[in-house]
Formats: sequence, structure tokens, C-alpha cells
Amino acid sequence: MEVNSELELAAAQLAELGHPTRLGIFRVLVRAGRGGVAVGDIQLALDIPGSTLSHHLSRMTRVGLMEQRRDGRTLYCSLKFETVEALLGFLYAECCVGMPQMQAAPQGNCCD
Amino acid sequence: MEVNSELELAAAQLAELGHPTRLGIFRVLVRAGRGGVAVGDIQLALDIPGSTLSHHLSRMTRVGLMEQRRDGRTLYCSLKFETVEALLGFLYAECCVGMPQMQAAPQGNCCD
DNA sequence: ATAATATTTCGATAAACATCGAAGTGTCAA
DNA sequence: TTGACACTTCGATGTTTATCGAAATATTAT
Repeated sequence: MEVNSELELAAAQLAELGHPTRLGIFRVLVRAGRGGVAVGDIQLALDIPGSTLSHHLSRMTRVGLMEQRRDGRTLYCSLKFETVEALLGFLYAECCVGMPQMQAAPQGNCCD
Repeated sequence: MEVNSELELAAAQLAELGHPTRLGIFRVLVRAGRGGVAVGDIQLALDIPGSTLSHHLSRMTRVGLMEQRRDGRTLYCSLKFETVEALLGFLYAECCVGMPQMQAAPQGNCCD
């Protein structure tokens, strides 16, 4: 992947996180962990119209931040943790150049 | 600060980082460190019209990501490192709840 | 088949954003 | 006090986004 398109991908993903509703969704997804959450439960948590929620979910999916899997009539959403790790890794890689007080992206060394 | 407005601030800051040009500016600012960079040098680095650059700088300033200081006829831009740390800290705080493989926001323990 | 549930897609509308040339502002130098 | 330099603000234009009700799709239960 080109350097430049890596930046563009990161920007696209950050832009999706950069909306209060979607950052709220992100929060819910993180807390849900690998198992994911039903769309309906996200809707309960955030209290917004289904069509609006669906729009945001589709945007987040489009940039690889989450994915959906159907189980019966329920759609479960789960965070793509690798993507999030890569994104935070990118930010830290950028930051560590000029910010000695910050740390390089952590790798598998928390809470283990 | 309320929990909710903390989320709104984080979202606003992420949204600003979520634009290729502004993420490019961020990159330049990080590399410049505390001393900052002249607007003109950012323009040279990114090769975009001055009015466009100015618009992006003003947006980034508005959400507290950077600040400007004048020295003669030159305006120097510098990242507000505390803000960036707080933002990344927020993301890590969110993430660590559901992501045991990731680490809590690092505090002053890199490259020192 | 029909109905109920879970969610998405459609379509319309208003608001926010990105872009860039032209004109304006602050600073220094001759 | 005129001119050059370093930027910003203005203004106009086109594009993208956010929102939400209504209609459509997929799945299961009767």
C-alpha cells in the first residue's frame, strides 16, 4: 500500500469516528467485544431512528471499522479490532516522531 | 466536564483529523515539534493554495488541535500536544474496555 | 399464505464542507 | 509612504453529509 493511500485510509476512518453518533456507536461496539451487538440493541442504547442508525453503520462498515453478520433476523455488528489497532498504530507512529513523551503503538502487552 | 461533551469534543477533533489534507498538516506539525512550523513551510510541504490551507488551519485551531503565534510577518503553527494526548487517551480509555490486547493510554514512558 | 419482527434502502430536504481567486490586514524594509 | 511579503478573510460555487419517514427486504412463526 502506498504511503499516501495509507494516509487517505486513516483519514477516512478518522472522519467516520469524528461524528458524535458514530463515536457513540464505536463506544458500544468496543464494550460489546468480539461477540458484537445487535443493531436493535445499539438503537436502544442511542435512541435514534433506525434509518439514521443504519446510515451510520453502513458508513462505518464501508471504511472497515466494523462488520455485520446475520443470525436469524438479527444483524450483529462487531468492531474490526485489527482495523482500529492499525489506525491507532498509524497515529502513534506519526506522533512518536515529534512527541518523545508518547509511546509507540503498543503491541499485545496490555491486561494480558 | 460532562461525559457527553467529552465525547463531542473528541468527535470534533477526530473529524478534523479525518481529512487527508488536515491529516497531512498534522503530520507536518508533529514532525516540527514544540517549535512549530511557518504557515508558508506547511504550504510548501503540501502544495495547496494559501486560502485553502488557511481554512484548514483555522478549523484545526478551533478545536484546540494547534495554535498560532506570530513572529514578525511569519505565523508559526504548533501542535497542542496536550490536546492530542488527551484525544488518544480518550480513544485508548474507550478501547481498553473491550480490547484486552491493547494498552491503556501511555503516560510519559516513551523515549525518555 | 399471512403476519410480525429486524433492519435496510429510497427519496427528499436542509445544513455543513471544500475549494480557490480576489481583496484585505499586519509587518518590515527602503 | 510605498512596496514587498506572509497570511487571512470574503464570497461564490459545487459536493458531501445528516436526518428521518415511508416503503422494501429478509427471516421466522402461525
